[in-house]
Amino acid sequence: MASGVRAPRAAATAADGGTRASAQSVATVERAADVLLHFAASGRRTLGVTEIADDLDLSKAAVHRILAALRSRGLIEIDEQTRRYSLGPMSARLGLAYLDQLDVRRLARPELVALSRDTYETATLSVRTRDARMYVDQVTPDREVIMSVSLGASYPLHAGGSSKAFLAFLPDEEIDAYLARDLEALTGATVVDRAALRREIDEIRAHGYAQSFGERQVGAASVAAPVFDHRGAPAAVISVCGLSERFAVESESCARRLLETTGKLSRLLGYQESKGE
Amino acid sequence: MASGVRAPRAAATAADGGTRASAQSVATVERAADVLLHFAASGRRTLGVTEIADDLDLSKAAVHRILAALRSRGLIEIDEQTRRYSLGPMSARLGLAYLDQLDVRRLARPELVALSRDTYETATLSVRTRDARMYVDQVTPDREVIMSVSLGASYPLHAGGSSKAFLAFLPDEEIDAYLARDLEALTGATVVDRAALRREIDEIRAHGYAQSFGERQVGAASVAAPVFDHRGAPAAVISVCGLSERFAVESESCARRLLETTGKLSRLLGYQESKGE
DNA sequence: AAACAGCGTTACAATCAGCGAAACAGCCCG
DNA sequence: CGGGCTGTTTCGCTGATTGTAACGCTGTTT
Repeated sequence: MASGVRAPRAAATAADGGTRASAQSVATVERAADVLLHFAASGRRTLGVTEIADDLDLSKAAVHRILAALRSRGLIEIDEQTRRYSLGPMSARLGLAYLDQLDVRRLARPELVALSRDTYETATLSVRTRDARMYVDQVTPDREVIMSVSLGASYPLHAGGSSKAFLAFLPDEEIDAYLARDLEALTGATVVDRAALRREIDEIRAHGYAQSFGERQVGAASVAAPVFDHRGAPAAVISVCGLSERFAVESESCARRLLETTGKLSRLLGYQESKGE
Repeated sequence: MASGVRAPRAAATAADGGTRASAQSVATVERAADVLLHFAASGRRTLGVTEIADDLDLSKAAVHRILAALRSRGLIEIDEQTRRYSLGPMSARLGLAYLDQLDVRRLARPELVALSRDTYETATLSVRTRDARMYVDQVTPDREVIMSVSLGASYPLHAGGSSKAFLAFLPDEEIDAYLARDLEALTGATVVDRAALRREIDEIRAHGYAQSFGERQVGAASVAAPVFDHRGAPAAVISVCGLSERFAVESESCARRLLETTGKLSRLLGYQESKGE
């Protein structure tokens, strides 16, 4: 069953995940990128040739050749004993290079530290990637029970404080486009009703920050607000997050402190308060 | 001069950077990996098509196609205005996924925090990648003048405290192999004399830690020691680093505290003290 | 032990996808 | 306006990449 029926080669551009990057492309490289990213997406640390081939609907031979190529550049490693593959150090280099060039991250770092210190909770930084968002930094407080998010993981734009903080401050047409999609529920508390989401977006705009109780992660809560760039677009979102029980009482004071931070950073990025409606 | 004389396609496997990953490979994917990694290696944040083509000796058309493929998967982004390319968010995802699966990093994190707190200096964690090493984590102290290293950057194994700590505890044949290479000087203080390096390796083994004053970075100093895995091989190196002037007096006390940390972590990784010669 | 079932890896020849050269299309500067 | 840059596209040629199928190998099952 390993090499079952497979679509003919030509039908490549079928899925077209988001950006149609000008038809002039290289199918082999796209496949290689899929293989590479599968290590991050699958959640499993090591993968075998057959496993990848089945998951991505490629032939074992193709996967094997691609892995050999990626391996020659250190993006992928092989465990000589088990013959299983995992991400290599050059992958880390790529990621850290990307993060290094995110100036909002460099600017935000000391503010995250201060924010976490003052609230005794975890402070996070997220950036948007089309119709998802990703944590790119966090600072955890020095106490016993803390919340820790996983950097690099992607989440939809409608579930959780940080996500909704992005969504609420996008241009209306982008909001409409996003809401037209399927809205998956990550927990029982995730808001998937479109009308309810629209009401909440209005509320978030009015208050300047979003909050969530268990929408993305059961037992967790957060307040989140965007950092605006010079064009008034949300360049990043900062959140303060922790356990639901604590936030029942803390949430308002955290939000006040949070807005100080995002306001300061927005000004650093050249945002003019006055422009805001 | 853009598309000058280029070697014929067949001569691909010429360079063979290190791991000859079984001839069964895909040249196109190797080229794509080179393009991708060039963003991290070149140091420049944005690159143009011609720039990449010249640097890597590829045709503009090939680079353009590769970039389109990488772009379709979010590994590369394009600035629509300037038509220049940069790393995309999926690159971050890759890197963070790699770091997440490094168990030594997860284990070391709280120890780095404690180490930095106790020494009032920066604590770093490095892993080895064949004949180089790379910072994968750091914790900076809460004081005005601090040292900060750049995560993801690679350094040779003979320059600086962390590097020498790796080198000294490798198997003899690997040390010999490394010393047979060209030893580049990063600063005026970098030790490039082979005999002197061998003497220092003996010293490092005797003391259990390495130190450096400005060997990798002018004005900086460090003490560094390896964390051993269950086989007795150095799985990572931890360093305490800061400004040279401070280390003139601090170095010994930092080293004592450092060895507590690395000892504890080595035991966590299953290292049996007794085995050590 | 022997057969099996799974893995990763390699060989092979057909073919189609990727190739480079060159033309094209913007942009900026003098 | 024209030259010199970009990035992008076109277009046939061709050989690199492809999937199938066979190969070892390891571990488990019978």
